[in-house]
Amino acid sequence: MAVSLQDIASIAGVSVKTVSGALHGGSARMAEETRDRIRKIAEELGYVTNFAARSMRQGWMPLIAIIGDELLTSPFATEIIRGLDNSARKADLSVFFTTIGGDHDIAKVYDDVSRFRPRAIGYAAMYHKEVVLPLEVADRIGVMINCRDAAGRVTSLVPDEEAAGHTIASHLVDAGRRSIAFINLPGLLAGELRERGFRAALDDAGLEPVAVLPAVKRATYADRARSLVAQHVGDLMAGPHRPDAILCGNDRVAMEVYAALRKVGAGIPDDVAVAGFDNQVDIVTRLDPPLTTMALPHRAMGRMAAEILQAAEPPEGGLKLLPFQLVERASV
Amino acid sequence: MAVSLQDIASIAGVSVKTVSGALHGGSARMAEETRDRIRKIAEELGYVTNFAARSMRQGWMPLIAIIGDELLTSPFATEIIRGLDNSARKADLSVFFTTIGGDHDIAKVYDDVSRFRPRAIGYAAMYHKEVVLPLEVADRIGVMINCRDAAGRVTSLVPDEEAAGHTIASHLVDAGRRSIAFINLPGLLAGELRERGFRAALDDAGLEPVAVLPAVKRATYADRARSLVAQHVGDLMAGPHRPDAILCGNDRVAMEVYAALRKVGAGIPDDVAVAGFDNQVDIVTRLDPPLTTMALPHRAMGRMAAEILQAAEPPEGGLKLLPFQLVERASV
DNA sequence: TGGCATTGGGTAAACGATAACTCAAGGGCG
DNA sequence: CGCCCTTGAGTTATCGTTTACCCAATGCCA
Repeated sequence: MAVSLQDIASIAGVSVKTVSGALHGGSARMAEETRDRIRKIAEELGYVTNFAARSMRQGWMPLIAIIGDELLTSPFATEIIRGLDNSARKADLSVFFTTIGGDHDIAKVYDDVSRFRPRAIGYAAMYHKEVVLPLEVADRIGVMINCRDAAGRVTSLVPDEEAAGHTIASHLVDAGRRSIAFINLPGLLAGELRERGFRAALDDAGLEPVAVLPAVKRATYADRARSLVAQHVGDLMAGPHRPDAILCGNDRVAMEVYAALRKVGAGIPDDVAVAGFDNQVDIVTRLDPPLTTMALPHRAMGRMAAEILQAAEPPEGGLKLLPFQLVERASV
Repeated sequence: MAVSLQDIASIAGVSVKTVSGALHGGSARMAEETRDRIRKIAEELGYVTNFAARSMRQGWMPLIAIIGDELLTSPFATEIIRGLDNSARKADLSVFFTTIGGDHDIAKVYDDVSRFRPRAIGYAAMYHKEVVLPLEVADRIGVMINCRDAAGRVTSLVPDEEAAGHTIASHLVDAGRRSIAFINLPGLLAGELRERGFRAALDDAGLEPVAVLPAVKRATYADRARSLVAQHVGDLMAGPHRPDAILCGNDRVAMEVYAALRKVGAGIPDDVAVAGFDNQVDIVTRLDPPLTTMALPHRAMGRMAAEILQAAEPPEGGLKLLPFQLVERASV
């Protein structure tokens, strides 16, 4: 069916190896005339390389496989993939994305993708968490994206939540805010770390948080749990320690804070500055005024992951913290 | 490096073909004892099939490739992929997703993915549109998802927008609403078809639309253009033909309509019923009250696409309209 | 003119799995 | 007792590419 090197060879009247050299072997010594002639024939016949055949010799397909713990549900996943793809493409590698789906058996999914003989395999989580990889899999995973290896052996790329918390809190302080509250998502690793950075920054400035409150009753990433935001904001604004800034565990919480502040008639940022985390595009520019927030380094994580997966020698395992970026908008 | 059938064969003291039969040839006649013994050895050695090698004989890799016009930006893409994946998995096929990215050269991307020798290749659009495929590619694309082939030769799976418009409008009428306005997204295929169905349904009921208005000044899918919704809703509610229902071009517009109605003090659904299209999960349950809307058949499209791509003989090209589903919530 | 790089290209052996053959042993049946 | 059929398994060719090795022709220099 498909055109092979052999087909081209017989038409050109040369051997298969010559055709191979002409089309793929960049440095192979060969008469330019021959090379051009072969290229032209290949073009006319519509030849496309057969990666499967090539991989028989090479040992692997020009693929980087990513095992995701969920399907690409979040808009962040898009950014990770984009970073991966951009970087991999430069090395003529494709990114093959799989998900552990319903069965949640990493080892099985690992075997499944191995059948394609990818050059390297990475593991990606949809939100920042700790992951325990089965032993037989752990030392074959080249990199973990947006999650940290509980055992600490696999190189893990995660956002530097704590630094982000510090940066945004300092930004609020620098903007002259002195009474800062934090409405956080409880039970999430990201939230805990952000809060730690927040507290440290206030401490550095010689301030105390006005309040640190949970946004929901029970934490889930999808946070379907009933929101407490309106109630908390109402209490804060009516109480004795009225904040002049509210830092939110993420942009979604900020969205609810906006609604709650509007309800009590407080102006943003004149009465209360609001800031968030994530830079979730759907939300951030849609809010009025647009939200100042810390942008997650998802694309950078993808890019760096691809680089690590392409490397001949995997780097020493360990945690790599990638910096958020402060995005200043009108809410502060 | 990796374990091969040969490795297993030498340990088991049998030929390679016997091992192949034992592990893969389901129906091959063979002593159960031999089969079990070989399977056990394979297990111990951690054997995983080499798809590349297999594909040398079969002619294709167990892959379905999807070329997307954009990266999986929208939450809908997730649903399409999920449908594809579920269905393909049953036939032991994987789904390989690529995107035409920046260069927008379909033919080049087509060649790129062909190098993996996928079983079949589909084309998917992120939102419902018409697509012109280059001729040399068109007859090798097995199915088009969420877009229609301008030439009408490739089987195209698209949501039945017009029927959805008719259904939701009829639903509003059945709920006793008589003064219905439509705030639509201008310039989009989906919007035009939805509006057509809307008008037909009202016509069937002997009604006239109170108004049909554009949600934004200039249409783009991302609709960054400045929204007109608040202004329109304000005018409508203050004007002489006060609507008792507002149908929205999609759920996002409905979100803005909610805000606008709240601003003028109108209750949902008591004063005005609101309905949308898409069933965009982020929005629909977050609104208060939850939004009645028409759910896009994305997963069904994915599922059907996988079936078509797996079929030995592609069906006669043409447009297949997939029905939306009415999701009743408290906004009507 | 003989020796020796250099250039251009051919030969053949892999890679791993499969499938069309082949073959040997044993059992049933006339 | 001989024949054929069934069962179980081995042989070998093959898919498309790459690569290690080899060969022939040419040109250069001593």
